[in-house]
Amino acid sequence: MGYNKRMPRSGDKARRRLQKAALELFSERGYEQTTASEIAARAGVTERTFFRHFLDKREVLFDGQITLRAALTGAVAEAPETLQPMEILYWAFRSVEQILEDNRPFSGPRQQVIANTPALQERELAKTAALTDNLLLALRDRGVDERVATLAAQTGMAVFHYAVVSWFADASRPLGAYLDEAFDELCRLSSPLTVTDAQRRQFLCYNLPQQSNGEN
Amino acid sequence: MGYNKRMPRSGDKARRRLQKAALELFSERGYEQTTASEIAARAGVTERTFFRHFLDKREVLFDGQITLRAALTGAVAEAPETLQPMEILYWAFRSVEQILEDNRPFSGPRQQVIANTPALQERELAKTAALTDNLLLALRDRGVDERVATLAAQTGMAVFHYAVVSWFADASRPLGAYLDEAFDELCRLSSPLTVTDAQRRQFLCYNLPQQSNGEN
DNA sequence: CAGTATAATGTCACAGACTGACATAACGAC
DNA sequence: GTCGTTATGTCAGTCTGTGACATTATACTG
Repeated sequence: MGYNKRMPRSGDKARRRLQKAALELFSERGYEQTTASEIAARAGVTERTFFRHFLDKREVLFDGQITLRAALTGAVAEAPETLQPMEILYWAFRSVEQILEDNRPFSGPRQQVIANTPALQERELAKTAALTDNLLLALRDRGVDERVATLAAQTGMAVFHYAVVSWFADASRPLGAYLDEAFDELCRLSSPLTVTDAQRRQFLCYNLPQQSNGEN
Repeated sequence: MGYNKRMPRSGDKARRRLQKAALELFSERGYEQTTASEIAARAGVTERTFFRHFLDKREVLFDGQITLRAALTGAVAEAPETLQPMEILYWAFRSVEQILEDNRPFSGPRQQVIANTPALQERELAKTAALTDNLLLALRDRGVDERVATLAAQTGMAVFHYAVVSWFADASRPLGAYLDEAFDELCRLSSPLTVTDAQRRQFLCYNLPQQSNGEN
């Protein structure tokens, strides 16, 4: 791996130090009570450098998303051709399981901080929405009808999120177990038609008869 | 309607003037290029007063949500007992149709501004999430199982949002028509089992056979 | 090893978003 | 009118985020 272009100092260490310092300070005194300048100081750099690495104060906790996004969209693209839309998503979610397990030491405190900070929850919603949109596009690129893809991505993300939250609450079992359970529940919900047991996930059915003429 | 408590000046006019001024300025020069001070000036008040009425600059475009939330949760609570979860939501959405139609002169430009401003899109996601949560609780209060309610609220909001966006894009037809279409599509999607035509909305079915053992 | 290009960082100045504290003005009730 | 309540004004100050320019560290070159 030789260089043919010039590669001056990377600044990657500083970035990581900033993230670490931010998470620590947020955990100690809370997000609002922590100043960008203080984060920079603990990381040994200037406030200006902080804002060069992260567009705003919130963003310092949200760049692992890039890795996750790449992994998920990649998995969707490379899933077997025979799979149905929701199966593809299940495949994709299972394939990023290891990534999430590895990051848990960082993700745990992170989720704690987010749970205590409305501003950060807002950002997380935005990131999740962006991720959902990426899944939509990845499905569409496989030839899935756009509206089906939209609905599948939305529902799939909801299920995924539900599983991850459960896993954060109790990590005694692997994430995959929660994922299986969440998909099981998705299948069983509103489906009196489901025939067999957990081994055969089959249908999720919503009953939607004619409207009751609810005109105001 | 006599008063027994003291009711000094309401400050409600100023609030409305601020919202109007904000929407105008955002439409003219854009959100980022508009200062809170400028909004206040056009409304004939001080910047400080602006921030007394709205917790932050974004919030000035998001208080109609309160009305909508009340109407929706109320409709869910008062829907006929015989309805299924998704039917309840359909009923609720139809019942707020008039409110949205009435507010369209305001909502139109508002959507335009939001579409051009990431910061505002973020806030809108947060508001939608909060609304979804309220729907969840309203369904749960009717005795709907919490997990079913979660999934129904999520899916329902997605469909509702889809319909509203379509209606914003082309208001030549009433919102109700788009709502019907969106629910129709929800029923037809992934459901080769759907028997009859649009008149009988019946099933939304996701196929979820056994996983393909996608272990990373 | 000295030199150089490149990218990260530092320094400074500044606008804009918010907030707390205190003073003032408007309005309803009596 | 007087009084009490509430919106608003005034002002000082902190924090976020940005542009412009100078400085430093690094990888490569000769």
